[in-house]
Amino acid sequence: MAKTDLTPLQLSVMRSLWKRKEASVTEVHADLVASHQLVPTTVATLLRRLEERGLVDHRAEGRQFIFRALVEEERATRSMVAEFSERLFGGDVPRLVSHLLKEHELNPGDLDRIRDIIAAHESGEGKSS
Amino acid sequence: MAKTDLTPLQLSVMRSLWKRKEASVTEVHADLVASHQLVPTTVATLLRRLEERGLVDHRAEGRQFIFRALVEEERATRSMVAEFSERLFGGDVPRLVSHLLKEHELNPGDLDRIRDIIAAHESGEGKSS
DNA sequence: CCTGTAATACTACAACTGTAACAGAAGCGC
DNA sequence: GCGCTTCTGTTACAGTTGTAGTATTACAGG
Repeated sequence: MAKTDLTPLQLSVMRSLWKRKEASVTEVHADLVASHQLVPTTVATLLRRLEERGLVDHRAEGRQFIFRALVEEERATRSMVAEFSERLFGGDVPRLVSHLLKEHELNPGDLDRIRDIIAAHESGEGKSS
Repeated sequence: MAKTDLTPLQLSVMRSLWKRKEASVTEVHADLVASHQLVPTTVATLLRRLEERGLVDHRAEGRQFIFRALVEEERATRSMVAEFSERLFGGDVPRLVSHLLKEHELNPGDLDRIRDIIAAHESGEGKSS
């Protein structure tokens, strides 16, 4: 399992690949140009480096390379969140949640939403013991 | 306000400063040696670079430099969490919370804890409308 | 005073990242 | 068939980070 530690730019590239199932350099470039000002060769380099790291894969189709993500978005997100919560909160997820609730703006609707999620979580899980 | 974007190692250094209110290179080194295998000059370099970035400050005391964090831990944590939630969830904190609840192991006690926090949060705030 | 020791300052270097120029190959239009 | 355009492959370079060696300074003890 390759290290899923993505910089913002790398994440943007991956997002492009996740959105389209497969994409050529040109397509990824098209997606990135909106947010970042990059020439296509730069995007090609980024993709190649991600491939070196085993996060991406490509096949040739005519003269083009069609890239594809090798990690699912879910998995990558999970891994990054885990890494982050480990780094900042020693893996103490409730403490992170608590921090989020206390320190970051949430409107009442958000709280309701979260409470619902908790309820769903409780009923569906953790009744083994 | 200096960019509070800390790598794990940098964070360790800052943690040392936060724990002790002030610290010499030697003291920070003592704290880091447990987790990271570093010689004192390395620690000095790290501190100097953090100072360049405006996150740290020092004064001379005899021949020693006494370092001090210029950002509070709270603030730094907040800022890093915000940055992270922005990057991964477009700043949608409830979505991040939801992700945490769904994807990361929480035992029932944790859920209770979180529910209490929500309750406390609701009663103390957001009753304007 | 002189020297050792301890502390900082300066310099270095490899890895990774953002960013891109240049070179070569391969279709497309004529 | 030949050149233009479009892709990719290769190479480069500056900035940041992890990591540390070397030079220098300054106090402590004799």
